[in-house]
Amino acid sequence: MLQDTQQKIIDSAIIIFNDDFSAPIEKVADRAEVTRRTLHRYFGERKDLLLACQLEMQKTCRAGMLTAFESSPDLLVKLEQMLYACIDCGSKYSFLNKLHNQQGHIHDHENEECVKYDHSFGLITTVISGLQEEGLVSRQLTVEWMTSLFTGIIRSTIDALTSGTVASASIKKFAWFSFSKGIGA
Amino acid sequence: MLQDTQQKIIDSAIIIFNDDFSAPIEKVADRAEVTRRTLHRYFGERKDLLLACQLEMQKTCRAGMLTAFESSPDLLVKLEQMLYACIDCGSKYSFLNKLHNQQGHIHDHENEECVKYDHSFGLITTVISGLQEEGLVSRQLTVEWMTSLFTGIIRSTIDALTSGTVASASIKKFAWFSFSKGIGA
DNA sequence: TTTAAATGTCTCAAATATGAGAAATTGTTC
DNA sequence: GAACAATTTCTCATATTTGAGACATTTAAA
Repeated sequence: MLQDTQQKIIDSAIIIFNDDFSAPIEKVADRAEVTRRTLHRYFGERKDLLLACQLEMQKTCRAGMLTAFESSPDLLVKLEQMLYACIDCGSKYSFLNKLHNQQGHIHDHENEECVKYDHSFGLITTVISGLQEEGLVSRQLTVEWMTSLFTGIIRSTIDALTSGTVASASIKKFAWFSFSKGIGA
Repeated sequence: MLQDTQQKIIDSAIIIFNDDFSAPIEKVADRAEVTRRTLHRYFGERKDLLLACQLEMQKTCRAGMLTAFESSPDLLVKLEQMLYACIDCGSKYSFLNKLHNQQGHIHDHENEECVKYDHSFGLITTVISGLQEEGLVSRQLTVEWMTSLFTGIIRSTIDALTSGTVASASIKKFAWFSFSKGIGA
């Protein structure tokens, strides 16, 4: 088997549920090219699948983010690499974000998943704050807005990639151009 | 009645379905503060409600967009006003976009709704193309990317507004700052 | 206050989604 | 090709969602 079935199911689930949170399990099975029955052998119920998605997203995003964060002492380079890393995470980034900011999620500092999320995604805030203190990005904008913008640009990029309207070769550079200028760098 | 029940249901549906396309009708009814039974009196089945949402979004977005488009002969002012108009449309803008670009939508030039969509949203492309021809925005970026960016920034703005992380007084200005710089204006 | 329209309550039938057992089928490995 | 694991197929039972009838209750207007 080219790709592990379980992994394929998780990856499909992330894409499907990111697009449509209450979509029937069957859609996930279809995309993973397995029967609903097979899916259920790996994941007892919906909650279990969702949890597996959460772990997968957490793992991938965290790894990419940390590598990028440590890639350079230069804050601006860090940020650029983090942007690219998040684009590479694709819907894993989008969905993890959604789970922690929408869908009626109540952020809970006792919840281990929330803590892990904060730890990974807090790096973006850290870097942006640092840049602002050094006067390397606009002082008019708030850190919160720049963080929102970061997420928005990632989503634009992922959408553009999936719809195929923008060539994938140039898209990362476009994203960085727009983001860096957009925060006044 | 302060607000027409039917309208309240439609507005709720736009918010709920934008967030979770396959959410049960009951969620919409809850948000609109009516019973599921009442909702069903206005909208026979799910499809009918969705259609009503579509019409409402089309109407609101189109009106805002056209007013903005005609607000000034200056292309850059047009674009700025269009950005503000779309922010004002809120989830109506987001959801209409989603419907025509995701959820397995097949764009069909025979379909009247698609034609109306293209006509309204094509204005953005028109203005951006114009600006690029006049050298007022970057020539490195493609029009497709700048359009994606436009949508991404609107979504960031709406998210930031609903989550309340960024003050609503300054947010439109932030959005315009980031978008205009982001396209190299 | 009476009347009419809108909404809620209770109920039910049909449709769809979910989860799992049992046996048949496919695919891999030795 | 026998033996084993993974997957499919077929089948059910259960849960949830959907849509609507019948009647009570509320609300707005005359």
